[in-house]
Amino acid sequence: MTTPEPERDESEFLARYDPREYDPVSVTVDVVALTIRDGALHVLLVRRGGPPYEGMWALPGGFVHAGGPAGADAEDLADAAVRELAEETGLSAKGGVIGRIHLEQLGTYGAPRRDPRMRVISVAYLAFAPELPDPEAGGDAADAAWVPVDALGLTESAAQRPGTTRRLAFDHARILSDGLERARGKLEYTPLATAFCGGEFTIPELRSVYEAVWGEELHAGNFHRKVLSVPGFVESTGETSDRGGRRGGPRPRLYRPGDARLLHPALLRPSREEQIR
Amino acid sequence: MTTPEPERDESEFLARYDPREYDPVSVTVDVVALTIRDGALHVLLVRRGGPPYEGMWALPGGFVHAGGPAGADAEDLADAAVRELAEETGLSAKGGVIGRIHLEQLGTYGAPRRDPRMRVISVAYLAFAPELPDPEAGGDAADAAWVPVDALGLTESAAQRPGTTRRLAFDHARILSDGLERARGKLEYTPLATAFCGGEFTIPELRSVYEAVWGEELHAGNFHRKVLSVPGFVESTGETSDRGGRRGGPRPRLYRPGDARLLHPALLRPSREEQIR
DNA sequence: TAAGTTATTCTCAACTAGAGTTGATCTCCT
DNA sequence: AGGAGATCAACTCTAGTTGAGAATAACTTA
Repeated sequence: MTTPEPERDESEFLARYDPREYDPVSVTVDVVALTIRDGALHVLLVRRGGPPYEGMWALPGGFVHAGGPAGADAEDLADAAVRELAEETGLSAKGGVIGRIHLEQLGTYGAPRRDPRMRVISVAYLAFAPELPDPEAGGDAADAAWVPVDALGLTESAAQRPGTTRRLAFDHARILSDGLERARGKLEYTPLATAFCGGEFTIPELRSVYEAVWGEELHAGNFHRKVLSVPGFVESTGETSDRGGRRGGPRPRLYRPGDARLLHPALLRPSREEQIR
Repeated sequence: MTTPEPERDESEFLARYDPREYDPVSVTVDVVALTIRDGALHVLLVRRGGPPYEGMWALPGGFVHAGGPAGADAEDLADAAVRELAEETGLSAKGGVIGRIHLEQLGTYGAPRRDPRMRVISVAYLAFAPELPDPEAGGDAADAAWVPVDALGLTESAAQRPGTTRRLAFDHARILSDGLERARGKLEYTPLATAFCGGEFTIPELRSVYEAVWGEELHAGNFHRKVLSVPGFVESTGETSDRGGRRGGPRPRLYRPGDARLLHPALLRPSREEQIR
């Protein structure tokens, strides 16, 4: 991105400008990082090493480097999310796996007293990754781990009210809940599921991604037909997997992500009807 | 929302906590307020009364009241958006029209030098309203008006690069572009279009909303059938409009919004195929 | 080798979407 | 007043999509 050039006659104004005139607010980024392990959806959590909420699990995240008046150290929000993710997982931010994972902004949470220390606005990001190595605690985290989402007992009502879910600090239960809903929706109309797989995958592997995220079983035959019929979703490699199904069956064929950015027509969740009203 | 209670043994920590340790950032809200006038989509814009970008058009918005250490004046982000919208339009924030318009968070924009004064993070909101009165300039705005979206000459490429569209200040062309895309998508799978209409509307009126936002004509017969077939989208009042079509035709029937929160099956844009890759 | 599992392909009925048609009702113009 | 043209609402027809089930072949494990 280029910078909008301030008008020339604004220079005097800018010199006299005092940022402290406006209420200062701290801005953090929090990351909902999702992956699939053993067929189940997992989220990356860290255990807080200091107050507030010391000892509780939380989403990885931290303060955005604002850069001060000189703007020297300033970073974009998405860059801050990548940095936090790298710090917490011990993976290097440049190149490597982290450079290829899908990252998108989820939303911003700024309720007045969501952080007991001060006014903190948190910009949440959603990350999808193929299986990543176990994280190593770093930064302020006492511990870090991939936690099965099911084990958190997130319900609609529990996630809405911060404090009722004692498992996650701040309003992170709510953020995680929003992230999961976003992920479920995105699988419907984008080829995002391929971001959970490696470079090559089979249709049944892709189906297991959908089943893990949506939490329901899909009709194997219809799923297969649908995936192949959506233009640009997947692309055949011509190869077959070197191994049959884990409990028997023929060797499935291998595919890689296609060039579509939207799925049309979309793959709709079977259970969608229940949540219409 | 209730407040997460800090742990008791955190009190000493909180007393010594200095917010200034972290880089201060200012947070603003900007609102993309959309309405339909004369069959065309309009956005609410204000002309900036002071630097930076003095004299240029911008989205209505302003600094969030952070509330300082005491937190007395703190407001939630959505509340700030409603306040800014009320200030710029001259409508009262409590009750009345503004209480009923649809408001949702669009995204957060925080590129390092998007504001020449200092590090500013802007949380953008998207608002949909039935036809509102002409705004009166208020706050820092020199002028305010509903501007036809078509007249802004927004293109994909122009919106991406701040500064290239000299019509809008900051990165507001990009924010507006994202807002329009969000609105177009939301019409597909939510009954949002009814928020552009008043309490009662006809099917052709609803269709004109879709046509204005999507920028393409729809098949009247199929649209009619589709709207009536989606459960909970609209609900008949049993009445008919007191006037026929503007250029002849029978009196159309009146409907009000139904109780569905998602449309299933969705109304898909005809032109979607072109933007798949 | 037998039994069980899985990938892939088919079949069939129900449903959905796009395009066009029809008939009634209204406005506007002459 | 009468006719031309526009519009609403309902209907038809066809092509395509979806969901459920079944058939076939390729593999693993006991």
